[in-house]
Amino acid sequence: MRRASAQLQSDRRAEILAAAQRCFVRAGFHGASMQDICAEAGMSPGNLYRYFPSKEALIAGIAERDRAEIAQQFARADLSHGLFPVLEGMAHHFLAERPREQVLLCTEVMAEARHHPDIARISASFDVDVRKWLGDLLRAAAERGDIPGDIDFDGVITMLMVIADGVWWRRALDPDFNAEAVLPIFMDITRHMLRGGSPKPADKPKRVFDIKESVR
Amino acid sequence: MRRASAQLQSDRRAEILAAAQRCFVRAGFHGASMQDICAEAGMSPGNLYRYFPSKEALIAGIAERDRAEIAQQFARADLSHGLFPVLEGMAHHFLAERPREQVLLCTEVMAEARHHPDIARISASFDVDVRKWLGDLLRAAAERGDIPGDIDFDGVITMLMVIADGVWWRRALDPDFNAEAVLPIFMDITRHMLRGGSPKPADKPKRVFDIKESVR
DNA sequence: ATTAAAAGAGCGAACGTTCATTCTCTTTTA
DNA sequence: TAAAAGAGAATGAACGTTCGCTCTTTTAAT
Repeated sequence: MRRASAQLQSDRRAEILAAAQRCFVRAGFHGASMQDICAEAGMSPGNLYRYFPSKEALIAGIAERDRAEIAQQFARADLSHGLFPVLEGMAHHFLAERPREQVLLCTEVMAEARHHPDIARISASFDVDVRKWLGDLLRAAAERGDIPGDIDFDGVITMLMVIADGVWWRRALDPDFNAEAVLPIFMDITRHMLRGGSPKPADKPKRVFDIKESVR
Repeated sequence: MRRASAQLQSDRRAEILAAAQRCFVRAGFHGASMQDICAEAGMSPGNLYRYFPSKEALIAGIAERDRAEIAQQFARADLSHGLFPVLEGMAHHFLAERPREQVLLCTEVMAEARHHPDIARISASFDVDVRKWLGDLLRAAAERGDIPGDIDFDGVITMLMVIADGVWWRRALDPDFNAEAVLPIFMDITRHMLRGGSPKPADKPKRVFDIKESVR
């Protein structure tokens, strides 16, 4: 009973967030009214406010939900195939595969992060998570010998995140932007920054210190 | 007379845009009311509306003004010192030197571009300008022999713009972000992209980051 | 087992505020 | 003196939020 009602409550909250997400994607945070969101959720304002105390709490809830989901995806990644396949898979997944809906939603969250400390906090802690995950990944790869250990990891990670931000940004502004097309360049750059990149290391990674990138 | 009054009108418009800019930076587009902007401009609403027909026109005016200004800076660049010094100067100027105020303003403009076609048009045409300028620059450099001519210019330009977007994005979200620090990496990447030949899509490596079957 | 009461879920009209815009009037300028 | 510049109160719509109410489910005493 106790358990079931808590589950019900949690489901309702998830439904409301999903409805709010659709509205925000369609009209933006400021363009979507609470009435719109209530209609989308099939619910009266009075009832909706029993689950979330304010409009801001809705977008904070969305941000938190997505942060948690992506952190889980990081944790679930299979690291046993070497560094570069993992990076490539990740890049493909996060830069190209993610639905545009999520990209647009992200711009709404970011735009609001500037004005609402709660959202800024969530977004900052997301950043910390990503940094830590990438740092662990690179350090493990260095220990395994996939890449040299004397690289400026922090700098590389910053640049990877900058590029990821830039791709999301452009995907949001230009519906025709072809994220898939920049992936090869992205990987080439990544390999270059990590100075280890033999172009095809899937099965048997060459452990060669190769400064010149091979051209094909 | 005719001339003087036109000049006066134009000055007044510029003053209003400057006031609006301060308000938007401080509180965001939606957080700043027309009353706020009028107060900042030292002007009554009735009078302000003689210069701009709507609030949207204010941010469109700001976007257009900055677009024009930056295009002028491109035109004024000194190309006689070779490609990489020019690129480095540009990077330093646009990524690190620009005041944070402008970075924040840019996020406001971009966030609104999604909802107002006028602003989207300005931002898109800005993109076209930058692409063209960078294209000309690279082509001239190739003719001069600074870089090979068989590079995937479009891909490189896209990546340069992605990185620029990413840096602005991060500067906006994190006041402590040190753009200066990523410049060496940025230049290293740029040199690599412009020297290593065009990275054609390599054979597809195994994807190790597939999470699609995560249904429970 | 029945039932009264309490708690929870849901509704939707109403509230109070805010805000972009307009209207009318006055002042300045040419 | 006609037109341009400016002022600022007024307007009306829209919005986030609340309040009082009903209906349903759970609890607990008879």
